[in-house]
Amino acid sequence: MSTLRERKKARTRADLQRHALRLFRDQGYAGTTVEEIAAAAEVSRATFFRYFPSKEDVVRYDDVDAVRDAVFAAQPAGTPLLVALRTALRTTFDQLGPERRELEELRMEIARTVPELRDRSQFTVAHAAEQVARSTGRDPSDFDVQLCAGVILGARLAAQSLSDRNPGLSFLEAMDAALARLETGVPLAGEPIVHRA
Amino acid sequence: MSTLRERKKARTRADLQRHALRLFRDQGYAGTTVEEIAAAAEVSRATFFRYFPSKEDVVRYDDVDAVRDAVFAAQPAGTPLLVALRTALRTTFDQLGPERRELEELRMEIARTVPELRDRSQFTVAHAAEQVARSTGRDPSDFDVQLCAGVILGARLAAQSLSDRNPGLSFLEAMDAALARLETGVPLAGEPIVHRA
DNA sequence: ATCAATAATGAGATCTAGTATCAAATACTA
DNA sequence: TAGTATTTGATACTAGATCTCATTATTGAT
Repeated sequence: MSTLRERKKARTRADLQRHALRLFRDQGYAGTTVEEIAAAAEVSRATFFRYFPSKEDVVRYDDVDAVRDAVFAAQPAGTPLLVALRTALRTTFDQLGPERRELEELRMEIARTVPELRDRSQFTVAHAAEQVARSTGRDPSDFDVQLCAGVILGARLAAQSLSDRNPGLSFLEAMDAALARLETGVPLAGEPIVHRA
Repeated sequence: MSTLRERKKARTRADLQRHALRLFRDQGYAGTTVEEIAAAAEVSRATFFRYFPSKEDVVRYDDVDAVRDAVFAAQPAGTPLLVALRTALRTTFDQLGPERRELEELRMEIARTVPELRDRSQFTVAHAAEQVARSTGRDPSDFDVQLCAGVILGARLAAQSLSDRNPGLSFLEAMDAALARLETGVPLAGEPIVHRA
């Protein structure tokens, strides 16, 4: 499956994303038009939209998923779910080459920073539920599976928020701490409420 | 504070949202232009954008928050956090009049169904964290507060997913069950992972 | 090597969301 | 009732996104 056509398409796609991320970093997301991205990659505006349905998708597009899944699958059977997630999270980045890792970090940085993109997580409950179901041998529509998937997504959101608020805390560190904390239950679940004056 | 000007503005805003939701229901979100909404409410397109910063905001806008906050605050101090949330959730809708309740259900239906809106929850970690912090007398930037807020958001997402998959299960019922389940910890947190053939 | 079928591209035209400006209309105030 | 402040409509403009059509490039087979 490595025909010339395929290779050119893959290259064009990568070029578009690389130039887009660079331009976004240098002049901001809103300050960069699709026209400019296309010009930098030496294609027409129409071609950009053939590769990426929208301007947002050029940031959302990510081929690291496969690596993360492989790392997760490489863990020994019997590992507790949250532990396996933590380990996969920490290991994944080390599996990438330096330039790919750098580009991926820039991509995540932009996806986390730009308001238009920040709230739109590419990870849905359905997506996470499928992974949880596969890992535990259960059905994706199972109540516990869905809720577990939702909680993992919630932990992601919390980790992003925590690393945004705390400059010294990276997202990966925050996520790691969040997963560890969840093993002992939901924080403040039984906390009595108070009424302030 | 009930001058004619204020009343007219409130009426125009309500008209725009009512007509927008009706049109979205009948012809779909993407299939309805702001032009059409403005025409239905008998104002100009420019006026629409004065009341709602974007087309999405006409679905996002919600005045039920105040009711929910009041219901939550009405609960006795000392109530466990998740229990207070469940109770507030179940009670809030009963406090609304029938037509307001129907419109609110349509609004939630559209917000949950339309792809462009589905992922953009109006509830952020920061928003939820503020409420958790207020209820428990803690700091919003506290680790446990942020994580608890994230988990509650995750439970929302899971409840939406569950009610989407299961036609007989309403969102409110799913959310209620999710909050109840979380009191005993995170489902499947310690579940051993398996590898399928 | 050539040729026909297929896929990718570029060049527009068009639609719509969103922003800015200015003059007319409407509500407030004294 | 006159003057002031606010709201509105009309208009023009930018940019994202879709569509069509002619042109170019790639492929597979002769």
